[in-house]
Amino acid sequence: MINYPEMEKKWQKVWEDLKVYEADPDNRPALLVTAALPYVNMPQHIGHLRTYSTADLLARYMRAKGFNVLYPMAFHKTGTPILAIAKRITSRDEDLIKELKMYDVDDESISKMVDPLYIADYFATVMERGMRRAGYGIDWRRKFDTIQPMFSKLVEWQFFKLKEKRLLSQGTHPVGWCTNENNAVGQHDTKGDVQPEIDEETVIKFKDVDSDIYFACATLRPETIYGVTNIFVDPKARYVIANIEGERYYLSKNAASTLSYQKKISVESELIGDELLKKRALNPITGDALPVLPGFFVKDETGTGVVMSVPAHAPFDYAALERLKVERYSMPELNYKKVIEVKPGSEAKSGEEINREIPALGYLELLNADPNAPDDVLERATKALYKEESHRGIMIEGPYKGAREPEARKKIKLDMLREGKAFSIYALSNESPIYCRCGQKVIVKTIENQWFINYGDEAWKEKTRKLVGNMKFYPGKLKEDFGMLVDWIDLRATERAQGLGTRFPFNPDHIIESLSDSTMYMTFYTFDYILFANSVKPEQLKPAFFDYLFDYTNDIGKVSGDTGISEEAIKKCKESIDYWYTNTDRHSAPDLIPNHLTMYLFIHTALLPERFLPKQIVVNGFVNSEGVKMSKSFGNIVPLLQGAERYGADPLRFIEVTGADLDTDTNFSVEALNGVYSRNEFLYNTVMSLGGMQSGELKHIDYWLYSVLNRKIREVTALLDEMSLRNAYTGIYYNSVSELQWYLERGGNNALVMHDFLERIVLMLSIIMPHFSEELWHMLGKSTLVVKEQWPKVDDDMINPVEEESENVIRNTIYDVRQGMELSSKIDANRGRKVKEVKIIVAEPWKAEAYNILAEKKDIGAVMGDPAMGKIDKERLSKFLSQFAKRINALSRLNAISDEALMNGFADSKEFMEKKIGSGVKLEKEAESKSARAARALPNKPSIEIVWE
RNA sequence: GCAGGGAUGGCGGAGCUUGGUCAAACGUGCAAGGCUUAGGACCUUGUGCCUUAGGGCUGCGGGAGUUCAAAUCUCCCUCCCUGCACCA
Repeated sequence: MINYPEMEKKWQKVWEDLKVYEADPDNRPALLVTAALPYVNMPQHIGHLRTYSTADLLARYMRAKGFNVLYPMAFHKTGTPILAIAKRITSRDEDLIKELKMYDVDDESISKMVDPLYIADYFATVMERGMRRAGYGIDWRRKFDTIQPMFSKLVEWQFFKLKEKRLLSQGTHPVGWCTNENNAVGQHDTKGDVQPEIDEETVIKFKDVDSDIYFACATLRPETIYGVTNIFVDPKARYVIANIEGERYYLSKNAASTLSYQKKISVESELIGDELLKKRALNPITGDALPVLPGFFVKDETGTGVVMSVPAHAPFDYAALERLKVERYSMPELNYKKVIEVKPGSEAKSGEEINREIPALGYLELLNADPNAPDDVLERATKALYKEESHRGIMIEGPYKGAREPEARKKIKLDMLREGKAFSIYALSNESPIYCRCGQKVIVKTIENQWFINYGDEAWKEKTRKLVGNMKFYPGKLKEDFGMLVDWIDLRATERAQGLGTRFPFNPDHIIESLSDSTMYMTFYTFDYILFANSVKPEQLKPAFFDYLFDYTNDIGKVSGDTGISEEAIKKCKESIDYWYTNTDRHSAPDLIPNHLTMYLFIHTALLPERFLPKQIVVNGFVNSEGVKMSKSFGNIVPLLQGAERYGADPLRFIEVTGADLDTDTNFSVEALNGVYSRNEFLYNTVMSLGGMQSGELKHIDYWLYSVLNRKIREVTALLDEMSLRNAYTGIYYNSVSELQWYLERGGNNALVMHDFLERIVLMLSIIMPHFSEELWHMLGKSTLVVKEQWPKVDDDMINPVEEESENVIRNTIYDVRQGMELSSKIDANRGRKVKEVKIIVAEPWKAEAYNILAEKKDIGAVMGDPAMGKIDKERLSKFLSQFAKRINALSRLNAISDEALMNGFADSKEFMEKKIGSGVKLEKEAESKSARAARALPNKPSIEIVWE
């Protein structure tokens, strides 16, 4: 049995001692392969192997194809997650400690993890060990991390340049906010890890008829302004008169306090909702004077506590008014005006007759409800109605009459904002309130003077779009995806108050946001080790240095003078980046597509010269475990280091990378591993057995194996060039094992042939199972390293379709005979009898010719009249051809085997066939056969006669 | 809500871009036999239904259509997954 850990460590030591993965510029074409650098807040598990293994495979493949390949690695320490770990350790979070122990982190190390930097270093070390254990061909001399002062200099340069190019902007920005901790609140800061969802709402100003104070009505549906009949307030709630940015408003006291995080608000006086009921308010669009009424559903915590009532379109509003009518509340006659019409044929799915004049009532009827229905039923009706109207609603009022509802909503809102009839606020749109981990309710705050990277810049988008057009993507459909993302991406906040990372140059209290700082770090690999080797200090990496690297200046003397770095070192850095960065390949999992990878493209087009722009992106799917997602909540996580010891790095890499197509999730399962173990065992034993075998003259089956091999190399190389890894390895691995087994079963025993075959297979296997392949390579008597070998070449002369086809004919014939024997043994007449012999009758040669003519011309008459068929009996020819008539269009040419060759093939394999069939075999030619079934012989499909005793 | 992707044999998953050679690659599971007595085994055969000779029928989420021909093209429906910004 193969001991993977032992074997793998043995070859890792050899590779390391010989520095086989250290790459420096030479005269070969260059390729820089990078995979998204890992974030160091937890060690990797076996699922993380996929991206790095895919990159490693491509690196090895391209190296074998003659490229000088560099595959470096670094560690991502920027951001808040590491701080979060430290915080949770400080508070002795049991779940976290349990998780860490699962990764074999000892108590002493855990106790030190109150220090974020310790955490970062610890996990970076563990991760490096994991990647070394996996056997990746990484040049570790170039390792760095993203909070290293040296690296920060590159990030700073990036931001100086972005500002220079006016791609940074400042503005306000809404965030979830905890008023207790005075902090922005993201998903991981909330109870239950709820993502705060922020919606923009419109506050429409309804002027009090008798004063200059406005009722501030918050709404998501400003387009219904044409159907407003009244204002609702909660008579028992506390309201205020407040000055919001220069104008006075009625709104709930609660709302005033919440909105003070978004607007400048000063409260002038307080009142009870009841006092508002006597007032009347002016609709800013229609000018109607509207009554203010008590609404049972109005909550002073929601929105502004003041609601505009649209009874035709809002079930709550409708219900509230109907209830007031029942109570005989004193109010004027109200006109329930419909302002949106839904295209017919959609709403009442049950076919019931519902009220279409008052949609709010209609939707209540749909739910068999009335105005006294409980709130949740009204809520359901509201949602259904809102959905229907957004989908199929057409405006029938106002200047946007005829427009689709969502469009009208947008335009009416913009109009009112522009005319000062409304303003916007932000609110959380989550179903239920969100709470910070500290217990405080989360609200929305707008941050002033927030810095953004302006990915919305049209000229920038255009450049990036062009880049996407020029790049290669695997899988190919990514090109379209990125095209769309380039259009979609807009302002992106780029600084934050907390976290590890590089200080934001234009606001040193803040840190550069952690996705923004890792958009061009791949350039750093090309020259960092030169800086390390020359003891360059971070403060020497002034902008001039990077200006020189990235072609903004070519005055090396001045750069050297400015920075104090020797001209020689600078020149070396420049040569290195010029060599490596002109041909790059980037790998990641799909989660980085809409963020990191998109930003990566943008920053490159903004700052780097044409020849340094990205060339290729490869994205691979995730890894499941036994069919379900790997996650700590499922308890199915296997840490990488444990996994490599238990399963072997090679088999793990193999099933993760080749087990599924690139863009789909792959599955980790013990069954799949077992399949690899047994096949590897077979290959291993087969190589072992070669020593005891002879090499004689080549037989039919030897030519067959050579043909299969060379065709395989050709096909598989094409598949790899397309990153079709699953299909490629079905050919290289699974099929090769079956072919070897077939070869042996057919009596193949030529050591030389098998050696040739295995040697090529091992070469092709070495890019995914390098350790195992290295082992086999040496067992095959090689003294070189397989990981430094070239990709096998195709010997076209050895590809012999006829040889392969004839093998297929033999295989199919055996199958047909067996099936025929089984079926005919059920005939009463054959009960209890044995098969005496099986006649195999090979078709006359003209049949293949006729068949191929038919396949080409698709016309029986044309074959009949073809001069090549001149000597054939017309009746036999027409009988033969007519059997293909019904599928004539589906016929395609076959590799005709001469009847001589076929007869020889059958003669060669007579013994084998007799063994497989379990009875004697007699070969006949159609023309010479006396069998009644002889005429049934088809090209490449002999007729069979089973002769019973 | 917006955007994107998906629905195929017991299971995972090909094939659908370029309709036919597809009862459906490859893997895995299951069953019988061999081997052998136990090693994650290995080998053979079978694994939609029917079938007295290599054949037929039904089938690729549901429904309709285009076509000589559809898992593959068009339309509608149902269900599922992923992302949506300060979060790496």
